[in-house]
Amino acid sequence: MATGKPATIYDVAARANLSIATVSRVLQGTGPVSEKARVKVGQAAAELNYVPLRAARSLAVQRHEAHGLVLPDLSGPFYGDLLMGYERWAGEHGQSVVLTVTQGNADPRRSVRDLAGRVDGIVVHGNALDLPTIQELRKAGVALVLVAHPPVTGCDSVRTESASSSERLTTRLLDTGRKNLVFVGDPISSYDVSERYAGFAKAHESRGSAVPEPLCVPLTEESGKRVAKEILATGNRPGGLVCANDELALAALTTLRAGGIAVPEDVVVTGWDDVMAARYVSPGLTTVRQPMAELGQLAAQRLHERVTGERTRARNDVLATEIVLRDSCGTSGAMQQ
Amino acid sequence: MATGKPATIYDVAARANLSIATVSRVLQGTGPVSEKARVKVGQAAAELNYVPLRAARSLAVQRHEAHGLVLPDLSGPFYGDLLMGYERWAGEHGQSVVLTVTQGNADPRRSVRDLAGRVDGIVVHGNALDLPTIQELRKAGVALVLVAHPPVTGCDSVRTESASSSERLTTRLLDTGRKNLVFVGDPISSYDVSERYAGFAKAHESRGSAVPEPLCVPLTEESGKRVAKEILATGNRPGGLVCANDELALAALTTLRAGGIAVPEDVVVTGWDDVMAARYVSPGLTTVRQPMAELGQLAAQRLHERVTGERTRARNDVLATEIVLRDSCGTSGAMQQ
DNA sequence: ACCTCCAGTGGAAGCGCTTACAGTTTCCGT
DNA sequence: ACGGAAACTGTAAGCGCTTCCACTGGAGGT
Repeated sequence: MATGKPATIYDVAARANLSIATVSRVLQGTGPVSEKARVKVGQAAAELNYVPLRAARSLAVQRHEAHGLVLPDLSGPFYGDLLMGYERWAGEHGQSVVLTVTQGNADPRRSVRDLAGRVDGIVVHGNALDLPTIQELRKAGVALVLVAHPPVTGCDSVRTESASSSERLTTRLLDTGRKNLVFVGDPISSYDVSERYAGFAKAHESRGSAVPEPLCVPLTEESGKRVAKEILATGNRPGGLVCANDELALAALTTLRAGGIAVPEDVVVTGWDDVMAARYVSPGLTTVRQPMAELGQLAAQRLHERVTGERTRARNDVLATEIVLRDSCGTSGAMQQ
Repeated sequence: MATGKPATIYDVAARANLSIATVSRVLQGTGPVSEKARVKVGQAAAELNYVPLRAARSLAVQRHEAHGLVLPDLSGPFYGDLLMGYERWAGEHGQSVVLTVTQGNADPRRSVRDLAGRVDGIVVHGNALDLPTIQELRKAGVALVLVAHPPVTGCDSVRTESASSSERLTTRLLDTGRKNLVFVGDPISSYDVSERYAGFAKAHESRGSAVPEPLCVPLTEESGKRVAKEILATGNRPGGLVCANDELALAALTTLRAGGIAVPEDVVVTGWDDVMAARYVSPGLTTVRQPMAELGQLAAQRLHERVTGERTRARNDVLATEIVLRDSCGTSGAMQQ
């Protein structure tokens, strides 16, 4: 009862005095089976602790009933929520999720190729893989959905709206009289960030102001701190920091205050993502919230449509974001979005 | 070149004018092959965009080269870091990770059984599955590693130390003259929390004080807020709140301050997990940091040892935690740990 | 010149499951 | 009572890969 080789469908069939075909039919609920057979198989399977080998089924039905998910990273609540949304949808639709993280992966290309061999399709986050690798997957005929990545021919894509909310946010800051805004974060580093900078730039252009160059730094607390220290050291004080994410913004905000600069009175600060700390820092951090769980869920759904062939035309979805006004940007009163 | 049925090992063999046996040997690097064959196979595979079907290999070698990971949830940085550590180790050792989240899963039992059919072994977080389900897996002969779960015969387990750090932390609060400490969080809800309460209790016993009953609430910001409001409303003010996690602590801390109670002067507050917000709230939140990434990595390693059979005796590992002193507990000066 | 050895290769069996097809029973309507 | 459909069950052929075994031919020893 305990160990030995795990039971196969043959063992179950033998124990139930039936053929493996009938056992399969009972277990999968396909085809007609007598009540008696159903019961006998159920008993036998339970007694033997039978667990069907999915590899054998996959081979036979030419389908894995699994999705691959390729993410750059998992630190922060950001990807966790995405993954959560994904997993949930997948689970509800009987799909397993095989995860691959590229951050710190010696050979992502290889990992992803291997992944392709065990799933029906793959969802790739834009920051996780370079374009050549993505193209390679496409050529291999893998069903592909891109997240936070500019559309690629033949692939679906899902992302959150960035440029427009960034523009609105920036405009608001300019409207309240802030001059010399600085965009903090490297637009090259990811598609999302480039969009955020684009919105920032557009807001300046719309009112005929010169567009400030971005301050190209990594999106980490460390850089946020460094940027703030730089400001404190030079005394060259901008009117506001539009940061590409909350880590940058939080670190900058607290470092500035520690250095005697008042936020929002002297300098306003905004972030992106609405992490938990944005609510707890004081002043509260103005930021932009993205529907990460929905994004994940939508990605799963789009991939599934592709895999099942219920849709063949590519789709590019954009999910709305929400500006969260808090005290770090000065007046956080009503603003028509 | 584009689509049609995906290429199989037969296609590659035909194109390279070799047998599938040789192709397999080249691709897997097993057995002797001539340089010429190696090159021909490489070319053919590349031209056909050949991706080996893992299901077929799994079936043949009787091994999935994949781990199952069952987590209760993914919100917060907590499980993300665990998962990250896990994924990293697994990736480095050629193991895929199949993820299952039980939170909001209609039939976790079924999901996990299905999972068992596609991996070589499973790591289960204690809060994700109930004991009967775990036992059932064991009976089915699944290699099992438990995370943050009391040891079960025949399974490995890994967890972080809780009781002792909780005791030290509580003792410190008592030493600084705080009376009427309250433990916030339900010890029943998880093994970790029960240990934290046990340490809290032990600290009281050691000095002959009565052990306060725990305040049994869910580990959410919402409950933290409610607890604080209750205190504000009744005026029945404890000397300190020892919270089972940071969400509780952060919400309680800010709600108390908003209500005019000084932290740490009137009431001290501590949490658990050291989330990012703990550094940004003021006063900084005293908390306990757990090495989540290492925990994940260790779990992966233990499971792999089990799967490969390189170890058969069960192991129970406990990882050290670190008390992080910040202002919310009053004097955050040096403390010999 | 012969035999031995081995690097290199191919043939074929088999991993555990699904499913088309064919066979057997059962249960009607007449 | 009988024909035939419907309900059920079994047989066997794969799915794509690995690997045991047998086979070939050339290198090296005598």
